[in-house]
Amino acid sequence: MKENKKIPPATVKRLPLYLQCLDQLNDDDIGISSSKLAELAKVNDAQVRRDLSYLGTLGTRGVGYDITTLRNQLQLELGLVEGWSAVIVGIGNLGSALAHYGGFREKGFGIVGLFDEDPKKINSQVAGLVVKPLSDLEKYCEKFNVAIGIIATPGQYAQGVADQLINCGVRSILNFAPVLLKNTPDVQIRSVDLSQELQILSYYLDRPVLKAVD
Amino acid sequence: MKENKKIPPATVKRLPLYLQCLDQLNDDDIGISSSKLAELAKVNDAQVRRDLSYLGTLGTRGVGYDITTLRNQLQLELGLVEGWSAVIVGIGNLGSALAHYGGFREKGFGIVGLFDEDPKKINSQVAGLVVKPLSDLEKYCEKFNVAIGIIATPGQYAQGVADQLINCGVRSILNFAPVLLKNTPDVQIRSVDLSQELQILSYYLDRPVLKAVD
DNA sequence: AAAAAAGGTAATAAATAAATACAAATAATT
DNA sequence: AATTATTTGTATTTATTTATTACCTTTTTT
Repeated sequence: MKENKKIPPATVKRLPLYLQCLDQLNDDDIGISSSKLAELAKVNDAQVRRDLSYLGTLGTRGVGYDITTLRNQLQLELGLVEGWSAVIVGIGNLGSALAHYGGFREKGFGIVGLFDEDPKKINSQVAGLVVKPLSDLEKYCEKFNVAIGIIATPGQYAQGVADQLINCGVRSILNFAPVLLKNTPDVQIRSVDLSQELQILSYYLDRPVLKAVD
Repeated sequence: MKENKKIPPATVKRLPLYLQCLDQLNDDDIGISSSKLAELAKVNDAQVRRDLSYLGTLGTRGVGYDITTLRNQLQLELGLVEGWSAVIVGIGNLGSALAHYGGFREKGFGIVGLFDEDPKKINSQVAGLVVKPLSDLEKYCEKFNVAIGIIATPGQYAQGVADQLINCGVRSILNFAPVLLKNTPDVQIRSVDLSQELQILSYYLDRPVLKAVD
C-alpha cells in the first residue's frame, strides 16, 4: 500500500479530469502552466496548483509543469499503472456496450471476464470474451486477481451480484443498476444511474436560470 | 416556468434517489418516516426532512409522509410529468444500449430519435427507431420539441454534436463522450465519464482505508 | 394527561471552493 | 550582470455550500 497522504475526495475526483485535459493537448507541447490547465479543466488556477501539490513538487517555478512528468504522476497516483483487472456482470445491452468500450483498456484496466445467468448468453462471445455463468466467478477472480466488478444487471439482481463479488474478494464495484447497494467495510462502491442523471437535467429544464452541480 | 425556489443542487441530486427508494417499498405501505427513508437512501434523517421541506409542507408531524403524495411531489418537482423528449446521437455500442434502456421511458422520458453519421448505421433499426443522419436533427427537434440530447459519440465529435444540438434549441445535454464540453449559457450539461469512474475507484484500491465521495 | 413519534426549521459545524498574497525559482530582457 | 516578468508552491483568509445538531410543534398512542 502507498503512503496515506489523504488527498481530499474532491481533489481525487479532479485528477482523472486533469489527465483527460492533458490527453487533448498537442503531441508537441511539452509543458503546461497551471492557468492553462485550469482553463481546460474549467477550474481555478490556484485550485490546480493546490490539487497537484498533493502529488509532490511536480512543477518548476517560472516554467510550469512538464506534461510527461505530470501525466506519469497522475497515472501513478490513480493507480493506473497497476493494471487492475475487472469483470462485468450482466451482459445485456449496457454490459455488452461496456465490454466493447475502449476507454477502460486505454486507461490501463483489463476486462478479464463477462458473466451472466441467462443460458442464451452463456458461452456466447462478446468483445472477444466468452460469457460465463456466475458460478465461474470465484475461479476467475482468483485466477486474474480481479480487483473491480462492474455490475450491469437489472436492479433486482444487483445486490446479490455485489455480495458475490465481495465474497470473491473484489474490493471495488462500479454499479450501473438503478439500486443503492449496501455499504460494506473496505469495499468501494460507485454508482452511475443513467435515469437519475436525466431526472436531474429535467429539474433544470423547468428552471433555465439555475445551475446544477456535478 | 415554475417558482424559482432555488433548491440547492446537492438536494436536487438526492430527489431522484428518494424517488428510487420509494419505488422499492412494498405496494401496501402507505406512509414512510424521514428516518426510514433516510436509512434507505443512506443519508441523515434531518437531511431528508430538510430536502423534502423544499418541496413544501408534505409530511405530518407525529405521522410521517404519505408515500403517494411524496412520489407525486417528487415527480412534479423534477419535471417528470412533462414528458420531455430526448434524442441520442452516436449509435455505437453505448448509444445503442441507451436506446434500449427501459429506465428512461419508465421515468417519463421519450427517446424520439437516433442519429449517427456512419452510412452503415443510417436507416438501420435500433430499439424500434430508424437511425437518421445528423442533417435530420433540426427537423426532429422541431417536430418533437426535443428538450434533451444524449451524446454517445467518440470524444472528437462530441463538441460538434453539442453545438448542433444547442443550435437546434436543445437545452439539456447528457454527455457520455470523454471530453469536457464548452459551457453555454442556459444550457445544462451533465457528463458521465465511464473511465473516470473507474479511475476514481482505482485510486482507492491502493488505499483501502480512505473513503471516496460521490 | 403523559409519553412517544415524527416533521419543520433555526443554529451550528464541517467541508469545499475560491481568492489573495507572497516568497522562491526560473527565464527573458536590458 | 542586473532587472523584470513569469509561474509554482503554499499560507491565509474569505465565501459558499453542505451536513448535522438541537429543539419546538403537532399528532398519535398509552
